[in-house]
Amino acid sequence: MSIQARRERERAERERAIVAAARELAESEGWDAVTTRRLAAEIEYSQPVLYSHFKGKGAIMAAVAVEGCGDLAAELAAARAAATDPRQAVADMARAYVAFAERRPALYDAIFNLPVDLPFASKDAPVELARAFAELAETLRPVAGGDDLEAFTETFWSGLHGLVTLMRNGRLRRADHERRLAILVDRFTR
Amino acid sequence: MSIQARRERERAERERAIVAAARELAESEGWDAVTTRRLAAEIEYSQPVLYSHFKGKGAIMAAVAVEGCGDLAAELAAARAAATDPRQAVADMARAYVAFAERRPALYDAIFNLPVDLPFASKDAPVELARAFAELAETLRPVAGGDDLEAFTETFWSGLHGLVTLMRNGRLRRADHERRLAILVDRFTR
DNA sequence: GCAGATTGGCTAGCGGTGCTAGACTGCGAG
DNA sequence: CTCGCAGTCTAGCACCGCTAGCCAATCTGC
Repeated sequence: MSIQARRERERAERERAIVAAARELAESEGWDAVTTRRLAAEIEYSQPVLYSHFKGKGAIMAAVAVEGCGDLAAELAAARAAATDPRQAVADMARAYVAFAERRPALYDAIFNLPVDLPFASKDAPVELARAFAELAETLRPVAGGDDLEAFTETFWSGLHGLVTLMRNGRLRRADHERRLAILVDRFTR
Repeated sequence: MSIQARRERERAERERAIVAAARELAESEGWDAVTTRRLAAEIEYSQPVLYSHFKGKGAIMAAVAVEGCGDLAAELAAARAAATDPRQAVADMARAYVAFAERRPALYDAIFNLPVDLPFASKDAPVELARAFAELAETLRPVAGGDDLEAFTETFWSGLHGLVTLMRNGRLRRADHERRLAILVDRFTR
């Protein structure tokens, strides 16, 4: 059974390579550059091989999104751990969130913007996403007041998400970014 | 010169028809269904005609977005006019905003989500957009406190936008929508 | 009134997309 | 040693946004 084991190992490795290639290509040249042909060339296999691993391009993007979610969760956790004052923690977390979105726009898009069918707000949402959400929620707990923590977190998160996406699409003047972020944090922590 | 006048009139009418067709098609079947071929068939002309009116598909979408912006501005104005209490006005406006996004998702996408190069936060932004923004700003003026009104408006707007987009993409549980909206309004009006 | 220039629409096609049918090849089992 | 089956590839489908170049209808100047 060792041969079959090797096969499966190689197959898993190849799957990992596909996701990695998609992620790198998206981060360096944007999602428009991520085509199935290009991806196939990158992993040095033919196009149809992709479809023996994933249902379609969307599924590959979803895999990238899940991975990226893990990264986001890690960065949020780091920001939370570094802060001492609860209010400051919220500000730092917000800053970390925005920084992530700015630094890795393609990854952020995969997670939140692109129409990639991932189960999100449900039981079988990927654990990475749940972790990211939990980091946010824990940071916000001290300032949630009487509001339902989950809804409160989602609302604050929406604020961050709105700031990030509207600014990146040129819908908001970049110059006032800091000011807007400060207003959002202030209004949710006072 | 009457013949030329008729020509220009017909040409303008055809341009209007293109935008209308794009809008209707997008609203009924989504932007994916809006292809140049389909659009051409809809207006009963050949494909290249579209390019004698618009630089490309993006420009057509931009035209739809500008039109939609006018609609949004009108609905926000109506909501503001109907309210008496300043705090209630903010809540009503928020509700109107969300309702617009829910009722006409394709239009909302054209305005805010799709990578359509429109000048937004600049001098030559379309007047329709400026109107919509001004409606928001005027409603928020009484509750902005010491914050810069423009930045404050943008921040609140981002909150609404985040709620709308995250919910529509399935990133937020629909059930808690009202609760989240209430939290957002509350935090920005207290 | 007629030849020539110009306009405006069309057909056809280019290079790309996501995805798949069907041929082929090389390995493991009998 | 042969057969059957996985696994991979080539080739191609239907579609996309966009454009070159033809062709007919119209306007212009003689």
